[in-house]
Amino acid sequence: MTEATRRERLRAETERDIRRQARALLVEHGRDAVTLRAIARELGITAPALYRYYDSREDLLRRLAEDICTDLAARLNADLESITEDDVSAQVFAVCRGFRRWALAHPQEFALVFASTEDTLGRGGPDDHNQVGDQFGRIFLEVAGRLIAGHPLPDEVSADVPEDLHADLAAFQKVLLATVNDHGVGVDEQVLSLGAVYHITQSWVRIYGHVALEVFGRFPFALANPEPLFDSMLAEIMGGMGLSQQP
Amino acid sequence: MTEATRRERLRAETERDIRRQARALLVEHGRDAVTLRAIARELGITAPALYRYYDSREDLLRRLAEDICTDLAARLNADLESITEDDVSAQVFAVCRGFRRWALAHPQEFALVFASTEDTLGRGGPDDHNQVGDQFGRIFLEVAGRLIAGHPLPDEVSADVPEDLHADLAAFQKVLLATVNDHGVGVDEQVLSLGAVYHITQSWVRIYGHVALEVFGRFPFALANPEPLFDSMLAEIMGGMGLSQQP
DNA sequence: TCAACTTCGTAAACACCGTTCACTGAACGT
DNA sequence: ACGTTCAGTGAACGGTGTTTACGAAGTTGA
Repeated sequence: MTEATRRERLRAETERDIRRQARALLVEHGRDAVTLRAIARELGITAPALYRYYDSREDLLRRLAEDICTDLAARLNADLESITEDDVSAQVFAVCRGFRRWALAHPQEFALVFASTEDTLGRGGPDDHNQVGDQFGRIFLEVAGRLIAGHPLPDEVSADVPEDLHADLAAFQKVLLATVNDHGVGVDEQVLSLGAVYHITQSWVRIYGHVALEVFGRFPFALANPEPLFDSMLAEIMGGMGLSQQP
Repeated sequence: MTEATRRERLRAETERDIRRQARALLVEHGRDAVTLRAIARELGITAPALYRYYDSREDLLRRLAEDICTDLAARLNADLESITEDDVSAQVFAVCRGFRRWALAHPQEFALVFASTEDTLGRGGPDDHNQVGDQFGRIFLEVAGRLIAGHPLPDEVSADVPEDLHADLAAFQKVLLATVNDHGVGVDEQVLSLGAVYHITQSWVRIYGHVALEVFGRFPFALANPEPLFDSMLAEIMGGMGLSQQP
């Protein structure tokens, strides 16, 4: 049977309930509405009880952000399952569109995870790769890495990456190579060149930029339907890597 | 002398003081620290007095955001003054770098203005062009428009903008033309083509994307110095428009 | 000048909030 | 059976946004 004692089971259960309620409050009424008292009220307990589970409200929000990342990652991975393994281009489209769709459907969660000042959502020390949002970053980047793996960039694209960026990009390259290779695909730094890593980073900038602008309504003019703009950008990005686009 | 009565002068004065204190609190301790009571305390009055000036805390934050936009616009305009009028390329660099520099130096203000969900920072109805952040958008876009005006795009760049975007882009094109022409430069829609407008929009996406990622620390890997990445992106954008880059 | 009116600011109160602390009672290991 | 661990409580403290009734000035017109 379950090794866990009765107490441990109960604890895990209410911990899940707390996060679920917190999540509901965030989604429905925004970040400021995620109050300890409101959560406790909804759960039929008192606010100080929450301190048995979290150090503070800020701590709870931080963990909530991690949950959101995990969920987003799971969702995007699920979307990927339904795509034939060898059509990596379609996978990239799926991840990017899925990210946009999720962000638009969950603006509060997007804002919490992807648009919080570093000090409001604590990010301790230099544990660079355990940062919030990384869960998702991994997915996007891994898919992008796989894409490159099966389809080396045309030489002229990866021509000139600034000297100053070599060190940072090389470090990122190592992480990316490790991630991709962990999933069975064999790639080396010949294929996933520094130029490719640079291109991937720039793509992330554009995708994030569009999604954030759309979620926050900060496009410089009224867009009746921003979707074609996004798709066109996606096609442009893929095209710039020498790939065919698709609808 | 001043037409204003004594009361009106005093009112304007404390209104300025309120905003100034609110601003200071935002900058130093973040959005949540912008408290009516804290502001009042600092000003030597009581919190309810603030309701003579603002409908609510949210209202105050909204006006604060407008102030911030105005200041940013003024600052960037000042930077522009010091650049010879005919070197529009340099002007674009100045505005983009100035925007990044400002955002990094004022993360809390950036977050408030450029990364708030639409409903947390109220944006009533469809008064599309009075929206928060527009003040700045205008500057960026006007400079970009001037750039295009003096330097028509190569034909192949403005080739294919998606059919679905024509209407939105055309509307934006009209606004842009009006803005640019208001400042003396004569342009028509032959030069500032739909393709050019599209290109400008995509450039804004990239610039915003980079700056937001940097401010929020959401780059997928640790960047020792993100500046070369930004400059390289800028050069790429300018290059894509057939312009020479510069250091 | 003096009365009527407008406007800024106050004090008190209400309902919330995060957080701390001493405490109870049930589950737990032995 | 007994001491220990620990989830949860209730009261309290200081903080918050906001409303309300009220006083004290500034303003205005006769």
